[in-house]
Amino acid sequence: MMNSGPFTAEARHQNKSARTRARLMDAAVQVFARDGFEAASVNEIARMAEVANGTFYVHFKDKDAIAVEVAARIATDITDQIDRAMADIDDGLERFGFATRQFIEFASHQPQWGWVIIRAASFLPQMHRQMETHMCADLERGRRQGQITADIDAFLVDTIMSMVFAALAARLRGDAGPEAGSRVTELVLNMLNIPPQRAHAIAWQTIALKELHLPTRPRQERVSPPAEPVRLGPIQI
Amino acid sequence: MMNSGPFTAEARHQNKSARTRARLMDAAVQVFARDGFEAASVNEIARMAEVANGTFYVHFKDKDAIAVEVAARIATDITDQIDRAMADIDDGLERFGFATRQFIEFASHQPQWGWVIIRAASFLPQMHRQMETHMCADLERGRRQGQITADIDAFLVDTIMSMVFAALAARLRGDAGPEAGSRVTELVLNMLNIPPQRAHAIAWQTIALKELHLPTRPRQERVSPPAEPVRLGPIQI
DNA sequence: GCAATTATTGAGATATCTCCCATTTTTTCG
DNA sequence: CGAAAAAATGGGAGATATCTCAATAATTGC
Repeated sequence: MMNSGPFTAEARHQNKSARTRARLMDAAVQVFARDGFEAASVNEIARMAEVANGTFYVHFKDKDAIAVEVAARIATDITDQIDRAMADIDDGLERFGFATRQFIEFASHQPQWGWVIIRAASFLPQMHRQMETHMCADLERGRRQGQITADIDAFLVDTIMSMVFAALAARLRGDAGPEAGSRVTELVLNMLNIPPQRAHAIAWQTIALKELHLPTRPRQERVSPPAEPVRLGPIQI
Repeated sequence: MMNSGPFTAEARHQNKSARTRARLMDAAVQVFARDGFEAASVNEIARMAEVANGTFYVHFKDKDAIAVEVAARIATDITDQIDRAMADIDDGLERFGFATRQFIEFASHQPQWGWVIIRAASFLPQMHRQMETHMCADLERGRRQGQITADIDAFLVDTIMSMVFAALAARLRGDAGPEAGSRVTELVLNMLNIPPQRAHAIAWQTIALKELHLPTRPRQERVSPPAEPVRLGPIQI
């Protein structure tokens, strides 16, 4: 019923409970991606994981619990790895561009994760916020470096997030190709009034897209500090 | 159970069948807005409309059918009226700004409709496409008038739509005030490399926001032609 | 006012879901 | 190996959904 997924692979050498739990999480990803969160049923997740219905409840309180856990793991894995992959980039705008492109390309190589991210973003605020925090850190850096003059407030960040997610969705639907990340990066930089040439250069420079590993093997230590949270001011009129 | 809504009001002088149908549609709007499409149940819609469960099925095949009908009516009503309200504006960018601001302010004055629009957009492509078509017409006009130099393709339009919807969502959540429409308009115009001053002027000029009527009384004739569909080219790499 | 037509009703057949829990199977470890 | 602990099982009670249909009520036209 299922080609065992990344969580299962990670748990290969742990005890049985952990392995079953991992099976359930992989199954949940598949079902959430296929049916959406609301339409997904615990029965279907258990069936997909090839465990009995009751087993689910040994490991998770209910559907919400597994959704939160899956989404948190995915968000953490991706943001951590992107962070690590661009540890040596200093320029805030380049970091933004790299992260955006890496994120979209990665998520579209793992369409199930991609769909889960998109679907989860709308009703798991913690996941949304985590990604916002990371993005925000790079934008703030760009501002401190004098490249962005605009105020970076919640409305702006929210808008940029929606653009990145729209690009990812287009990529997942097949409406956009591998250029999606570059295109949306350039649009965002234009929006921030970065000089068009520079925006274009940043967005379209060839970069080494790392293959992200999912999930990170036995929880590695972070290489760079985890993106200092940025305090967003209230929206100004 | 329900303060009869706009569809009911419109159908006041029609026959009983039409009135019941309208009650169901108003109820559906409430339930969809409150619970979301997936979680909404036919039972709940019938209860809200204060009709028997079986009555629903006399009028609609199933939940999807009423969703499609409701969304289509809302989209048509809003786009038609915005079109009418700006019949005398020629400038493409000003039309875009006006429509965006009017749309967001209207939908946030009718939060139920606003939420339905947002929720419907993600899985009723026809609704999404209708709004895209209207928006696209104004942008194309701006391009023909020499104000936009960028290519207006599907990716760009999709991105702009996502920005407008994000602004609407922020407004509905209460995270943004009445300035949301102006802010997102300005961001879009910046993104299109309109000179910042002009972008600011267009986005923040005082405009007379009309109170939109919902739904249009006995189906009025259109004043202006219905926004010629714009053929979108394939996305270029 | 009365028959014909049209609309509504609500109980119920069927299905699916969630969640529990007594029982069985598997793993661990002295 | 064999007993204790841990994990998994799957049947089933109880909710809640969808959709149907024979019966009932309201409306219409003569």
